[in-house]
Amino acid sequence: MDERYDFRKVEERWQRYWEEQKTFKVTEDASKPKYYCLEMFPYPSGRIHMGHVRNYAIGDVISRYKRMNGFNVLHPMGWDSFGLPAENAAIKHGIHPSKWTLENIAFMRDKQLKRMGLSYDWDREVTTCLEDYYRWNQWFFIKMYERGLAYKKLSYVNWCPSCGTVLANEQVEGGLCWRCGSVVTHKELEQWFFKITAYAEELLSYCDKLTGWPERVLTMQRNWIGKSIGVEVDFIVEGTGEKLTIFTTRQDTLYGVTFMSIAPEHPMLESLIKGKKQADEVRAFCQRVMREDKASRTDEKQEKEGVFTGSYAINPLNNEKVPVWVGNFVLMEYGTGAIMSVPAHDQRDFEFAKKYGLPIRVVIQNPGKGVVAETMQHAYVEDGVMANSGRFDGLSNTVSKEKIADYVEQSKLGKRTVNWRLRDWGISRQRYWGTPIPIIYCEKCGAVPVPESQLPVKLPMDVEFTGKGLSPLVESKSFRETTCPQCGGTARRETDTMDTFVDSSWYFLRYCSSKYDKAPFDKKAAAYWMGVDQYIGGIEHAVLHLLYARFFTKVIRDLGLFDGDEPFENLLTQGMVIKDGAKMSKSKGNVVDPDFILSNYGADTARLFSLFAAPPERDLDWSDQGVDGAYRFLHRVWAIVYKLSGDIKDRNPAGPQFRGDKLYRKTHLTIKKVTEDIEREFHFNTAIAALMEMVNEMYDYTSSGFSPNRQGPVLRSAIDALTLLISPFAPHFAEELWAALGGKGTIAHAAWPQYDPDAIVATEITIVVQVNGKVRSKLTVPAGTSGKDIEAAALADSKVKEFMNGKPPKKVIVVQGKLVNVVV
RNA sequence: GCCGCUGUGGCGGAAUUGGCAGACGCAAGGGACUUAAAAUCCCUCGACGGGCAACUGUCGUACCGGUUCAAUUCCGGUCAGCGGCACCA
Repeated sequence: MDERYDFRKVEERWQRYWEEQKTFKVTEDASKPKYYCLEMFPYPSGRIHMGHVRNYAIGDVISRYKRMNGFNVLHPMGWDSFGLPAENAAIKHGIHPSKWTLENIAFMRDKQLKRMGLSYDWDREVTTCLEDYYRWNQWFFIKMYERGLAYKKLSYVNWCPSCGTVLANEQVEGGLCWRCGSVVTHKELEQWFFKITAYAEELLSYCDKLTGWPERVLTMQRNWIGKSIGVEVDFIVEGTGEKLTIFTTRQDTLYGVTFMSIAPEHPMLESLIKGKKQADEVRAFCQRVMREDKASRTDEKQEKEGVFTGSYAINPLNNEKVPVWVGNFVLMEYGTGAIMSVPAHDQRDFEFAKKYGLPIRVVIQNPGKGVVAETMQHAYVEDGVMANSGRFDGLSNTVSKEKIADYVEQSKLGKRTVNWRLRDWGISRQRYWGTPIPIIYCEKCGAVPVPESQLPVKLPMDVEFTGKGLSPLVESKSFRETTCPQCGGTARRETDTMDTFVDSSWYFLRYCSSKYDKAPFDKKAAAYWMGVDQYIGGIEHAVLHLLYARFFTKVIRDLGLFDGDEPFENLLTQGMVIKDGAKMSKSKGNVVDPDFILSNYGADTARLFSLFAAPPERDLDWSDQGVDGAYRFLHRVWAIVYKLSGDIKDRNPAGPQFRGDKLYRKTHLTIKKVTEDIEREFHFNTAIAALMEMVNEMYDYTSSGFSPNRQGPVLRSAIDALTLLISPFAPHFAEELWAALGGKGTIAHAAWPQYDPDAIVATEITIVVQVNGKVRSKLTVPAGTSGKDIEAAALADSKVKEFMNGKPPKKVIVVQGKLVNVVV
């Protein structure tokens, strides 16, 4: 053992050892309990950032802790390596996306992640942009196509003009592209979709079963899925007799309908305006609204506008004739694209009616106050009593909701129905660097899936990246032109690629058997390792990746490949790394480069600091001085072990005979505390604080009157325990101490220490004495002193007497082993 | 607007079942060592007041109120910050 802690030497040595010994390689072993610990895999952008450091440090502590507790731990790493930045780099620097990506991966793996001392089984590395991975995306696509879960349709889709591609709904945040922040527009295109809506009900109901997930993620998913229960009602258009179907969750207000509104895109629009004098005005209005981008169209501040179509429809409940309007606020994507408008009981309808002078009819009365149509200032949206509603008058509106739904169904005027906010997942991307969609278009046979035997459909490498015109795949004649697998005639390939979120939707299954080539994964291996016991990543994927992965898992289950319903048992969403009050970002200029910390302080310090500064789920405030503190702590541990190494080397372990010794007790209290803090919500910050306290105690213990003969074994056992306890946090450091102390092999497979319950029992305890709830004195009594004796001692205490001021105690509360409160 | 989270020293944070508020670390101040500095080690460190001093009193966990012998913790209300959703019919 060197006199000074030289992290470069130590970290290099142990990284080499782990690599050579394949310390973290795992295989299925039925004799041991398994534990699958997974961190969200990175996009190989070229460099890791502090968010990665934090994410992987958290996962590594958990993995190492579980490993030392006897679990067979699967802890893999890979690369989410398809995506736009590679293609943009190709356009900008003239380097092929594949080369750019693979070079980034090599750098990040060998020069960055491996320097962090993470206990990955690198033999299981998964790289999604390689054929042996993406061919299975294509395989899944075909299986889903066969089952009607992948389909093509013409629809209005989100279009990011800057990325030059379509986006899924989940990838539009507040009307802006999730990746580049450009304003998203609407385009009518024929695109491939995955039918995630087929699983809407299950995705929603299983939220209740995901007890290991943070509530806020589940709330976001529930919100996103957005189930609403209501009825569809057919209104008959006067003149044509066509059915105009509306969806409502407020069927109790059906008698209050005074007009209807449809979306500008509504298919019945032309038939409604045919021959009407308003036709031109309506068309102009619709074209204007449809030209607007999604962001401004769905902006709350957007003025609610509409025009009358000239047509009327009949309310089937009261046979009343109501005008049909077109409204800019009615969405074709939700419900039926047509709504009934009840100004008296819907604020938006109320404002619309006031603006255009449409009638207001109250059908739910406030029992106390009374609601008057002529004088009301805003819609009455609370519950009340039915009025102006024929035979439902006088009932409460909540009861009528069911009764009216029954009536609508019995009279065949419509039906109960459920509407979802969730839309099918649009996966077509008009870009090169992704998985080719395995479809061939034949003039005779139409869309034909590529036969399994012809997979993978490989990305052509000889393409040019100009950044202009269409995607390189469209421009590539050799890729585009092919023959039909069914009839052999001339055909063309689909030139769109898949959304990269497809790649990350099942990679956790691939890790179970990453080299398997007969199927996406080996069913037996997945049965052993799945589900993921602990998943760790950022909150930003709450409704993107985490929803898609759940969907994919259910599809894979229904394909008969996997036996579980959900992929991730427990989810930890770590907070952001911030500095100077803001998230680290290049534009803010507050980025700390992990390489700098790794080079100047070492991986163990970087890990220790990022775990100590805050609990994992909270934001972490980066502090350069805090890093110094973590660094100092390691030096401090090293120094005391080095100084005392002569005294502690070959001591027998301390045993029960040392009960009552200060450091012996502290050692066992620390084992207990660190273990519990890890088990209880991964509170690594307090676990590390406990280790620091123990080290402080060791300094105190050895500072004066230390007797190596008498106290050596206690110190030895303290240092042994400390080394084991610190090893998940600072693994290289711990290995070095472990070896210096004569430990065999790697500490990574040593057993986690157990505390001696008798060792932590105190012989004397301090009792807090309060008078009227305020601390006035303290008593030191032998452990096990009875409540009565404590009470007597408290009342006899001079300070207590002083504050009692001669008055008799009204009540005395004794909390065993803790506190006495004298009330006067 | 709706939903969720958070609010504790100069700073990051701790307090596990309602029982000593501020563990641990950072910063700051003082001391030891040193020719000097760095490093290291030791001490002090919520605010205000009293005492030469050891010590000691009052207040204090965003704000107001409640329950309780006792509240950072439970309940009601208010404010602020962060995040998500939001013409969803």
